[in-house]
Amino acid sequence: MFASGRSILHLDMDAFFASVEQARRPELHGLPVIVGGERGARGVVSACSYEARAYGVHSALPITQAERLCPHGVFLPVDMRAYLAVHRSLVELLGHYTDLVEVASIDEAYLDVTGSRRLFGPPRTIAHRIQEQVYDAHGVTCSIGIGPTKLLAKLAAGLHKPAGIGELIAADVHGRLRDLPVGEVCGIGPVTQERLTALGLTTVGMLQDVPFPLLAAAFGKGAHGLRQLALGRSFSPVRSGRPLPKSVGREITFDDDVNDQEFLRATLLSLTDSAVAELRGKGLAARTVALKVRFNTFHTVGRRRTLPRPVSAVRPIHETAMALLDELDVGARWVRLVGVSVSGLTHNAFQLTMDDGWREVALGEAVDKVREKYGFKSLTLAGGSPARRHQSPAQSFHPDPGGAAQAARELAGASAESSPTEAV
DNA sequence: TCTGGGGTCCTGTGGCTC
DNA sequence: TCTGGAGCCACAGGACCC
Repeated sequence: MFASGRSILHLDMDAFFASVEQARRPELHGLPVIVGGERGARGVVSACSYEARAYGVHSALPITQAERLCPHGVFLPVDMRAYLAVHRSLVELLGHYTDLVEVASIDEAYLDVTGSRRLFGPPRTIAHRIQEQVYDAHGVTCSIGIGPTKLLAKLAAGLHKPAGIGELIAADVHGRLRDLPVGEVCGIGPVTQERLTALGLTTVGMLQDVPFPLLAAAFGKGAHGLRQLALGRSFSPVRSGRPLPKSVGREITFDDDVNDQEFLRATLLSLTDSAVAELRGKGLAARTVALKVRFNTFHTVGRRRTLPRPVSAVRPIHETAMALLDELDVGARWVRLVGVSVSGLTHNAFQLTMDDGWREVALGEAVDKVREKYGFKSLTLAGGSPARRHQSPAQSFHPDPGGAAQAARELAGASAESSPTEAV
């Protein structure tokens, strides 16, 4: 049932974004810090300090509601660069204890320290050392759970937030965990919790005991997974290394709903440009293009199309997104959000063909270099900026003043001369 | 009245081929 | 030639996570 003798730690940063803000700006210590957006803007809370939580603010809460609950709160925009810098440093630190570090998200990681016990002591000792080092290095706290599986380790961390260390053993599944609300279990979200509650199943113990046919009648194939969750079983080991991402995408919620087709097209071009920049940055190409549209009714629809072969240039991806937009026939409906994503990712090496237009790809790579040096907004696609509402989205680049233009021309020229030999 | 962004995973469905 | 089943794949949408 449980992997015999494995010691898995789950490290979970406490109110990560807000803690980083408080650590780098000591004047914010003790204040209700709410990270996610500026006052009055559309958006939700990404993270908030424990001082803000005392007012009922929590992540995913609309900013406008957070304002009402905590009018004197300090509202800050998300500074992902700062959080990523701390994240990378933490991952490096964790790597000192074991090679088996699985980064689950920007503020969570699993460590399999089974083989580290002889060198660093029992898991609890390792957890204490990690907590101290994290605080010394960045002034932020974390909670750490210990368990024989990732699921139990995560539950243990959640039960000991903030800044705690907790441990769950296999026997706890039929002991301490039984009274836990089902919604506390990772994998059971609000929708599933509501369906379980409708069946009278509100605790983990109830979910363990309910006759399986009853569960299967309500959840079909999902019943087995639910039962496994209730029994604390997770069979996936801690996996180190970075797997190939499954998709890359960009989406935007407009400040005001939009029913201007040209504006939508320009926005999609801008989003595609940004997503493709990331794609190329990772050396990837994509085969499937997906479009997402959310109307002002909050009804969300998606369309996707698979291309004959992987591409990594803006044009084919944007053209496909445009075709999907036409297919959706948005008409005069008001659109709240639009997004584009690509999936079916593969490594990009030697996949260019003449159809892709190696010049275009070479230009894109040159643009990437300029943006790396001068910032993403140093070059934008003509028609790709939503601010230019009525320009046609022709694919040419608009440099900002200050030399980036010349640099782009130089780089594009250099790349174009050196690339054709790679075209297949 | 309000409900982000960027992901992953799963399920059901339908088309296609054998 | 027709039909049905199996298997695969693409697609759409939902649920969930941080």
